[in-house]
Amino acid sequence: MMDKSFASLDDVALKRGTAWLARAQVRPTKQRMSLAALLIGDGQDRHVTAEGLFLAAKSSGEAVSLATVYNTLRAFCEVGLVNEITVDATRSYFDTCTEDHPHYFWEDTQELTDAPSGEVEFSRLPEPPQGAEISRVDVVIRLRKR
Amino acid sequence: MMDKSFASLDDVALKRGTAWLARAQVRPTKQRMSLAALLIGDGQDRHVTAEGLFLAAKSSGEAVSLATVYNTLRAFCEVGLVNEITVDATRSYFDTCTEDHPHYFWEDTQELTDAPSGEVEFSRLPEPPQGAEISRVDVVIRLRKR
DNA sequence: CTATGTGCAAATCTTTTGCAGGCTA
DNA sequence: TAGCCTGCAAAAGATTTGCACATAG
Repeated sequence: MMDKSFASLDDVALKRGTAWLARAQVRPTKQRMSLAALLIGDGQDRHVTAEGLFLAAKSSGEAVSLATVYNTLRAFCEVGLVNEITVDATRSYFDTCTEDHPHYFWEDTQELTDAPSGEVEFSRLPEPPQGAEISRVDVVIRLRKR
Repeated sequence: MMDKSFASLDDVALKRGTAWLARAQVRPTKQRMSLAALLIGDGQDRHVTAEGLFLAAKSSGEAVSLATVYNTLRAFCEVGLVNEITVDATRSYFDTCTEDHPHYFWEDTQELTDAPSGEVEFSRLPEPPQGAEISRVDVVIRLRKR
């Protein structure tokens, strides 16, 4: 489940991560800075599970407990730094891109990636029912190997 | 979480449920017939969680254990009688309508309902990436009370 | 210094599974 | 009768929480 494409934690990554935290006024602790750097240190959008991020942290030598990864992802989610994406009833995925955009879900590897932007377009969406408003439209394109 | 709109288990409901099982060549045991009747006995599409269906069974006086509800929903899913819908990372929802169609998810009550059919239309969908094919496109319109 | 964050282990919640007994074909 | 089904309790997996200690502002 772990994403091998995490950048190593160089100065640039750490600086970016720290700025990211600052923008959301989240207190920059050591482990939050590590996780932030892993998440957005190379400027790429990323899709992670708690477990995956935990393993990534471990293998880049950062000392973060699994519970803290959970708490931190939850905290990042609350301040809008990441978005929770629901594609699998047993696992939570978090996306560093917080815009509403479509996803590919690879059924064989359980991997979540972005669908090419601009390639999904609605020609019609229903009116929200009485007394309700649309908070988000989730589009998940499930892929299987052919 | 329980859906109060379950029909009582009259003869019509039981007959319908039994036919539904027969169509999928599922062995009609007592509890499967009860659950089938609860699910499609009134001809309406329904969206349930295991817990919700369990409570519905209990309150209509049917003796079914929670484990059996889980196993049965799983079994119905495997033979295509119901579809699993993923809208919440902590719970599985099952839909008695097995066509690929959009859903409303009511964030405040955690309820899942059908979005009006025909009201969602894509004008563009991406080509599936090399070596993959689209197995399904899930559209979930998240609603919040205004 | 004080409030907040962290780590560990234990708790919680949903779902699955092992096994003994029951029921359908 | 043979094999699938059911119920219970226990197991499993993901996530949260309680509490003592550490740390940022």
